Amino acid sequence: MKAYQYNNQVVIEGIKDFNLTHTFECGQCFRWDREQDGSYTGVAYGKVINLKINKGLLVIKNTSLEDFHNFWKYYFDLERDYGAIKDRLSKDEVLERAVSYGWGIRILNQETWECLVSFIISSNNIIPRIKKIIKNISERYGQPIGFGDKVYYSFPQPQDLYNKTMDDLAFCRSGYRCKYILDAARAVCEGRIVLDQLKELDSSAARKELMKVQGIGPKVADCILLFSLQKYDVFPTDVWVRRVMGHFYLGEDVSIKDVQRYSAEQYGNLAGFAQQYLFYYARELKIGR
DNA sequence: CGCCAGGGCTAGC
DNA sequence: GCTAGCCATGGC
Repeated sequence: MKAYQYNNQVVIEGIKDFNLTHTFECGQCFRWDREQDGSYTGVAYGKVINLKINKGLLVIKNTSLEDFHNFWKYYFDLERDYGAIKDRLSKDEVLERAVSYGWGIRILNQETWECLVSFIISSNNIIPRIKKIIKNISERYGQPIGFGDKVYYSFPQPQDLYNKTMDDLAFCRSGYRCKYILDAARAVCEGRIVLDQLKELDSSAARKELMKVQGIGPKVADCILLFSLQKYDVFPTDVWVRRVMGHFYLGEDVSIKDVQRYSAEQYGNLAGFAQQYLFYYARELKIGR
């Protein structure tokens, strides 16, 4: 992987197993928007960048080589060999199809706090509305960042939401989840949960810590573990994943617990990758609906 | 109108 | 340990 800087953009050669649509539309993140030219613009680490891939060449606008090596290549998981992962998963017939469909998915390494709040909001919700709620919160309590002729907003820090009230958050339209967002901010600010320590724990222990926060149950915890803490042995099981697993393997009325047991046996430490290929495949093709 | 959405909480067994 | 009903919101 060779990276060069030209003016305010970084160009990376030899990009494989990376498709922006697959990666940004597979439900793992809520802060990236497609532009008319097929590129994507989004906010992370308090910075706005725009990405485009053309013939194995990744162009990142509005960044530096320093930032690329310090966090973007980590954020986009560019140093992982997805070819090897896909080969191992593709031994299964169904996964072979799912991997072939979402061949360019990379599991992002998102910021834990933003990921945590995002997936609290995701519970019993739909993706377009989740994106809108996160946008609302960022515009109200985040910091403005100019890029091109637009203004973007960083996601607020825990202290920015600390001591806010239900009335303060009512504008964002997240309903009963407002209470959970406030509890999460309190939990972090008061040290009831230390996000920076979670990566040192194994998945099971980290999940227990996360579930101390109101609004974080097993599924939301697994999403936070997978999308921001590099825990790849989890298999977040929502209605779509339960349906697709029931449809192809376990019977339509399978329980979440049986899906968890099966995925652990079948996929082991690649469960998280398998889950993303299956989720994207199932949701895009509306399998089981 | 009812049903559903990347579920979780609570009460009741 | 498990399940049933409830929960704001908004699109269909």
